[in-house]
Parts: sequence; C-alpha cells; structure tokens
Amino acid sequence: MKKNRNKQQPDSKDRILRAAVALFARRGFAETGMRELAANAEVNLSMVNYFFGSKKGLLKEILDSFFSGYLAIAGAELVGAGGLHSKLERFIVGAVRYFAAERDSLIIAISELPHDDPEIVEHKAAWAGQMVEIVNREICLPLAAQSGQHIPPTCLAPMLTSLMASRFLFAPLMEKVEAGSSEAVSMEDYSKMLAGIVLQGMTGVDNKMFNG
Amino acid sequence: MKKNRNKQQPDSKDRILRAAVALFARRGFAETGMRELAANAEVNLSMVNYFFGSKKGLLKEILDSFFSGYLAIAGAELVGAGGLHSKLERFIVGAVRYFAAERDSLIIAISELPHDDPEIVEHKAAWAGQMVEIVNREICLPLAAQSGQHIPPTCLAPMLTSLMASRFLFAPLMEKVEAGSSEAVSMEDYSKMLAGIVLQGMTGVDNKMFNG
DNA sequence: CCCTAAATCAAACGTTCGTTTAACTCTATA
DNA sequence: TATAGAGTTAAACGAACGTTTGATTTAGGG
Repeated sequence: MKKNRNKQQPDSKDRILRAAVALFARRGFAETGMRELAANAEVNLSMVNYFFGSKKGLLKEILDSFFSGYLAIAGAELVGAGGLHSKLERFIVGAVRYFAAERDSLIIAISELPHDDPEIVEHKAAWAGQMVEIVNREICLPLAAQSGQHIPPTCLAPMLTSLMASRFLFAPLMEKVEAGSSEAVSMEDYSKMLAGIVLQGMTGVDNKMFNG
Repeated sequence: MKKNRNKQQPDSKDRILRAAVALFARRGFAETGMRELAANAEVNLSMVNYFFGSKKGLLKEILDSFFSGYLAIAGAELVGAGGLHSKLERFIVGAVRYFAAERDSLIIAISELPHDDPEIVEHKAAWAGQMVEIVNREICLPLAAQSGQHIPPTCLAPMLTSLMASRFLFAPLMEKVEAGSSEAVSMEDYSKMLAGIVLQGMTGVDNKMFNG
C-alpha cells in the first residue's frame, strides 16, 4: 500500500513546500500563482491540489508548521524552573535561531497575520492563544510578582515576537538601503543585543546615565 | 479650470482612498479586487484607474503617505537638541500616536514590506534610507559615544518600528484570542511601557534584581 | 503476471482579474 | 448660451486565476 515513500522522484510534495515557502515570502501569498509555483517546484500544476487540496491548504500547512515550531521553543525555554532573566534570554536565543532557520516562513506568517481570512484566522488564533498562555504563566505573572510591572500577555507576546522578527522582516528592504547590512551583525550578537535591550534597556544596565 | 474642487460628490478620490486603506489592511492588497474596492467606496469601477492610474499606483500613494508621516515624526522628535533618553521617549510617544491614528496604513506597510515588487520596493527603500539616516545620526552615534553600545541603524530602526507596531499588527489576531484585549492598555500607557522597556529593560531600572 | 492504487500529466473548466474604451453628465468659464 | 474639461458610467477586453477532469504512468503485493 503506502509503505515506503522513496518513490522515483525525490518527493514532489517537499519540492512544492520548499518552493511555496520561498515564493510566498518573496512575492506574497496572493501574488504567487499556482503555475508559477508549479514551475519553480518543477512539478505539474495539478500536483499542488493533489497534495494540499487547495492553495489555502498549502498556506495552512506552512503556517501550522512554523507556529508549532515557535511554540515548541517557547515551551522548551520558558516553561519550568529557572529565573525570569535566564529563561527569557534562552527563549530569545532559541527563537532567533529558529527565525533565522525559517525566515521565509516567518515572513509569510507576519505578512498574513493581520488579514482576516476566516479559513486561516482560526488556525492562527489557536496557536496564538497557546503562546499567550505560556507568556502569561512564565513571564507576565512572575514579572508582576517580582517587579510589580503589569504587562498583559496579549501585549508582551506580540512585542517579543515582533522585536525578534524585525531583522528578518526588514532584511529584504535593508539590503536595498545598504547592501550587506542584513549580515552585518551575527545571529549570536543579535540575540545578545535583543536580550540586553529587553532585560536592561538600550543603554545597558551599568550605564544608566540620564541625559534627558 | 481646476480652481475649487468642491464638486457634486464629496470627493470620490477620498472615498476610494479610505476604502482602500481599510480593505487592504483587513483582506490584503492582492486579495482585494477592484470591484470590491469600488463597491465599498461607492464609486464606479473605472474611477480607481482614473484617479490613481492603476491598483499599484493606489498602493504607492497609501505607502508614500504613511512613510512620509512616519519620517516627519522621526525628524520632529529625534533631530536637534535634547538628551538621548528624552528624544527617544518623545519619538516613541509620537510614533505610537501616529500608528494608532493610521493603523490600517501601518498594517499595509508592514505586510507589504518584505515583498520584492520592483515597482514598490524602490519607494519603500527611499523612505527607509532616510529613516536609517536619522536613526543613525540621532540615536546610534550618540549611543555609541555615551555607552559604547554599537547598534547599526539598519538593525535599530526595524527594531523600534516593529516593537511599536506590534500592538497594531497583532490586534486583529489578539481580538480572536481574548476579546477586548487590544484596548486593555491605553495608548498612553502603551507608549510609556515601550519607552520604559527600550530605555530601562522590562523589569524597570529601579528593580534590577537578578533572578537568573 | 496481473491488479490496485498512488503519482503524474496535458487539457480544459468557469470565473475573476485589472484595465480600457467610448459615451454621457455636470459645472465653471468665456 | 456655447464650450471645454473633469467626473462618471456601463460594457467589454484579453489575460490569468484556482480548480477539475480523465487518461496515463509507475511501482509493489497478491
């Protein structure tokens, strides 16, 4: 029946998925046509509907894969024992590494975030709800208990996500502004910079001279 | 000739612009059809091409208007005398207020940011280049001189923009997660919160207990 | 060796897309 | 009042869209 899948072609479904992620990120989901996608994936036009049911089904699979990976990192780095600072720093390092590896999927996810397609929005809301829950339990509540700072998780989760994503979202544009700028800072330094800002502010904790 | 424009209709061009901003933000640019737009604006289909030349011309006008407003705020609040802290705080307050007033345009701008449409990307790059220049001169260079922190402007400008935009980008989604959450924090408190994090970190400057 | 089912293919489906055309209405000026 | 031109309209253009169909190929299990 459907035992081993190592058929003749090195998996057309994977080639479609890979081409779709690249095209949706660079040209946009709606701007990308099925024929253009099939040509880039080097498969027949019908294969996309054959494997994914529809164009939106393909998008849903891409988004689900990305969100589940993001949520897994939040669960791994934020949940459990450890101080708030170290947990947050580990989460930022892990999430930035994940965003870098899946930067095209990240771009697709952020670009499609605000749109209210009823087929897609429920998938996104389900993942976002779980993320908000983790952020609330592991960051917001401890933060309020320790510092008296009350930041709603529906505010903090978007802030952290957007902050970490900014580099990858703006990279195509910043390359036009200054060629090579998107690789000017290593991913490690970028993570450290973000963690430093989130935890200690832009001027750093040991340099809080007030110039205002 | 073209002296006073108070013709019979209360400005079809404005109605198109308004409907386009709302539709592009909620359904996406490519997903929005000209007929759907014309119907929402209550104008004839041909009027869009009559006033804006093409669908992309309409998008360019929306983006240019938004970016020029954003740049004007950066110029007004960041350029000139004053300490780094107070300038940054004023910029955040002004930009957040602008984002709130033009949240639909903000969503359109961010959603279309990573896409590489050659007609659009040069407009975006021109505005982004000016913003990077201001951020470099007014934030990055003073910051390096005072704190020794070297953050490239091509990194910091996206970070600040994404951070301030996060609330509005995620608002449609967070409303599905928790109804009313997008208005849980007032715009003033949101600005203060952002300024506090950027300047002093999440736990606040007078509460830097280390829990890691 | 046949048979079943997954995979692939070319072709066409009906629809919707952005844009254009040409005629018409209205208003302000000369 | 005649006229020029901006505003508005209905209708149609060809192209591209996502999807479906039916035939054909391929490979493994009986």
